[in-house]
Amino acid sequence: MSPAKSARTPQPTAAPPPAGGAPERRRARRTNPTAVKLDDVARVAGVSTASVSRALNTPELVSPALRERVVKAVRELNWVPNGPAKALASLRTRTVGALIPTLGHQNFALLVDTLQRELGKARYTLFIGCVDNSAELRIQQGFKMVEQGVEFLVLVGEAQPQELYDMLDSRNVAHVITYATSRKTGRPCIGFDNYDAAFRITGHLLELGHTNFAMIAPPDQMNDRIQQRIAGARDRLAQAGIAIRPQHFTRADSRAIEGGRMGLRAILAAPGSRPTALICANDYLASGALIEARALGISVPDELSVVGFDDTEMSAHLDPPLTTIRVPSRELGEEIARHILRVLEEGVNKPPPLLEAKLVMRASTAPPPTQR
Amino acid sequence: MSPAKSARTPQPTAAPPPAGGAPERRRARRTNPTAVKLDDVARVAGVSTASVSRALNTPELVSPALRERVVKAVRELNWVPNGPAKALASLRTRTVGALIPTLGHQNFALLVDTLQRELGKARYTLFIGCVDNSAELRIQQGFKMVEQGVEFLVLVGEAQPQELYDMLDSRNVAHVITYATSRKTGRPCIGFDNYDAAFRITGHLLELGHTNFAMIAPPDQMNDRIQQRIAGARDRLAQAGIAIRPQHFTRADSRAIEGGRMGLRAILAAPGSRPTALICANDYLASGALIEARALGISVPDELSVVGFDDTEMSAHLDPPLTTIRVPSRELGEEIARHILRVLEEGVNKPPPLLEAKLVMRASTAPPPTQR
DNA sequence: ACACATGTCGTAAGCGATTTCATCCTGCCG
DNA sequence: CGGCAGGATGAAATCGCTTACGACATGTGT
Repeated sequence: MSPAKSARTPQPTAAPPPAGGAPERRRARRTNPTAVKLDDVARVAGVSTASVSRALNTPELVSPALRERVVKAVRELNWVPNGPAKALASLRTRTVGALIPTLGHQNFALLVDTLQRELGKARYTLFIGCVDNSAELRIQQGFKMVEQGVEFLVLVGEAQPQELYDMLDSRNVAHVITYATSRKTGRPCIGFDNYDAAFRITGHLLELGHTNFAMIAPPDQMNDRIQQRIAGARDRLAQAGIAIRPQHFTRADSRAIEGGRMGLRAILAAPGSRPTALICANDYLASGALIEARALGISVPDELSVVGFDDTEMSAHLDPPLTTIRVPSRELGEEIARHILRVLEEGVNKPPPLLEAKLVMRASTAPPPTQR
Repeated sequence: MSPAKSARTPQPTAAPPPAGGAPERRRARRTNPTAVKLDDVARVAGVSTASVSRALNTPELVSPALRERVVKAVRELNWVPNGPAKALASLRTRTVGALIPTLGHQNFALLVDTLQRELGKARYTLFIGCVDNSAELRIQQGFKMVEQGVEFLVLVGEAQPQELYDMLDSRNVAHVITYATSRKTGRPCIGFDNYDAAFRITGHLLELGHTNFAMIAPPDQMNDRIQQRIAGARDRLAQAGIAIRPQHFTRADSRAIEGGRMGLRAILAAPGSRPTALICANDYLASGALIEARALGISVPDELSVVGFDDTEMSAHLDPPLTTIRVPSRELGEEIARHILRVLEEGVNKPPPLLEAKLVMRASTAPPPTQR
């Protein structure tokens, strides 16, 4: 560019640190030379980089004329800001992270879907990490996201590795826990009460007159939501002096439909009088049970009442339609998005009140056979 | 740290730009002073920042002793690298973006779930954007992701706004299109052939002897996948000299179960002889149709054969189990992840061959009533 | 013993934005 | 007409990390 500069030392073999004038070492560029930068925009617009930045980020601070020239230059050069550079300089990334167990559950998928849409409207971008029930994955993904600079982290359930919590605290990363109430950690939560909901739906079965219960639940390590659903059901039964026999409590290894089918088979194969009511920890298991019952010629709800938890889209269309607890996934997503914006843009860190998980009574429950 | 430096001008009230030695203006720090930086690690470890960086990123270049001291200091200080700074300096973000229509469809949810898991293993982080069929959203989210610095972008379907394609080309952003074949754009694709699959499943119905067809499909603007499914079915029927009567072709406003139910009602209410075969553009619509048929007392497959497209988890468990096309979402996710790593780490941009979308014959199809 | 690889490490120049200060211009008031 | 509050701009310092180069210490072949 400037052929006049002959003071340079083009020969790398020259004297190393001699006296002379300035050493003025030059270095090879590492960057993509074709990329358009803010400097280029500034040059084309005939203004300083500071003005370009202002024109774009705080237009009210510059004159309309300048603003217009800058916008024109931006369009002309087809410039897109460099996020990392922006983040480094401004200390803001406008990104949010969400750590969820899996997208294989419709409820989480819908929650994330809604969350992303709402955040997108406010020009935030969403990182997503599927971490199952694994503590390792949670830590790995959580750290990765914080490293990426998320300004907010959404977690599902209170049961998170202490290491993750400590890191969030020490680095001062705002976060919220969903699908839970602040029972143990006292951290901000946006969710509903799994325990109470399970308590209520079990009460519903008791009110119908059932006394002989079975339950199917997925593995629950690092999954306080399932733990609480189980506890809620257990406690409600205990109030009535009833307990689920061990052989009627099935752990579904798979948490989806197939797990429900196998779960019901296992329960029916177990010794002891056959239960008349089956509590499933989620709707996938419940629909599996419903399907298996039909296959086995067991009439629901005449011979067996079945309840689920979640109210997935399919649940209302099953035969018979499933009695369950409606989990408001989309509303949760909206509430979380609103909360995040409130924290990030207004500095108010006060989560909204608990949402309600309503009992949806449909046709899969009825009084037990003996009562008819 | 170095109390000897008395040349500084600690008093901010001192003379502004006097002659003297160097002006040496000092400026207020903008950063969070409590944050641990690489400098701190270097100081604690008693080495240079360059060595810390090397010890962490290219450990084979430093001596074991140095490496150990650095690792110790990192742990001691609880340091987490600053992603944006890293990205800015290295010109790498280790992030990938995925633009999908919605997470409300199980197939997309599973694809994203798998994609994230696989990328996560390789320490990449995934941005996600739900863009429906909206061109605006695609552009907005696409630009946002490129601004964030994604090294790769996953798109669903070839039908993307030209503006988005242009930007990706001009900024040289690697990308791949899934759920499609390279019919129009000639860009790298990882997917299966919607047209061919629809062609085949329609052939299956023809082979059973059906001559009177109906179809339910969701809106298909900006959705080449649905367009091709429709085209595949139409073309196969045309080969047999058959066409779907307009009144038997229903657009489901909602693309989920409810849409299928209403769709079937509309078809049955339409004038003309009642169709014996129903082609649904996805499994949600098909299961809705199945449910509605049962509610109306229409026997499937005796009076009406129904086929879907996707093979969602529920489809095998419907009553009757649905004949459909199996879309290999998880495999797609894996293939895409593998492809991305190949492009990013090995520089090979050659997508794998098309995946197969198999026809899964189950019990929702049978010969038409007249043939029995 | 000398020239030349080789292996380790430190110095300091970027990466591409934002933002602090300082400077320059006007307009207004006494 | 001098002084001054304000509004627009620009120059330049950062932001926290990577990495090109140079310096130095050893090892090797002749």
